[in-house]
Amino acid sequence: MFAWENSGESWIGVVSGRWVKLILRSGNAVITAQTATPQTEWSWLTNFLQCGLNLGEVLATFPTDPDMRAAIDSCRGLRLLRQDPWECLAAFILSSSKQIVQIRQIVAALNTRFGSPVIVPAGERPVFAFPSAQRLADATEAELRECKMGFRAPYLLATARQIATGEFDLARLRQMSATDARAELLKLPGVGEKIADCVLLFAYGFPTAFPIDVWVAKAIRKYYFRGRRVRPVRLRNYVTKRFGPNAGYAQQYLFHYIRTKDVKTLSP
DNA sequence: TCAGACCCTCACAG
DNA sequence: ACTGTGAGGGTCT
Repeated sequence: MFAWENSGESWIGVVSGRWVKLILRSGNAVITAQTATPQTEWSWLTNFLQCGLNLGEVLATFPTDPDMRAAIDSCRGLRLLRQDPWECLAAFILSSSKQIVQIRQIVAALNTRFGSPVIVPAGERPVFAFPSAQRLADATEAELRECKMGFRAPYLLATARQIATGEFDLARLRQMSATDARAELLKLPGVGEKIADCVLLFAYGFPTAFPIDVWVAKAIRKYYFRGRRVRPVRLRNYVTKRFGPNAGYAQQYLFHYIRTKDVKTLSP
């Protein structure tokens, strides 16, 4: 996710319209949550964090080659969040051909300009929830471009309008198969295979969805094709066969590993 | 199947 | 410090 702010051992973000600070304690063994208002139930947060997931069972389904093993060992505890579909979709439409720092800036600009303020505890910085599809649908392309999103503005606007009018129903995707939901997402302007797979995996929790971006492609080529060049179709066929029922999880481990941990890649 | 275009920003040379 | 340059969690035509 792109809108969370980190300071020391804590992260501040918005989940289901609520300000929340997540704090690491006891040597990362425990996460505690602080909210701005008293909560009578926490399912909105435990669902977001996927607390009920047995990570060990997921990891057990991964292939056992040395590189996958190294990725698992160096990313202990890494798990997927369950994001809001609209926010996830919009953020990834904005992600195309952008560096992560820039995506964060765009999302922050959108939140500040179009988002609704969220109640925060005294002394905390003001925070805004990600703007609804309706709110963005009412904006102009020029206004969106002022949030530094460039050529992505017409895509985001057109998609926001389809969702705001009900022409496209994000909720309906929940009852569909991964294949059908993917085909639906691909109809949206600015949504190709990579972004569709991101939304399937990060928002709807389809565990086989496998986003292939430049980094994952690089990882697959390096670890499974000896660095050779591989055509996109072949890459796609390979990963769907190799990584099993939780391929999306495996993707996250490989992604995080090659971006932050794989010394052989990072150092020249 | 494949370039090129698309906006803009930031890291990194020089 | 300062400017020039290139490429970046892709998609569309």
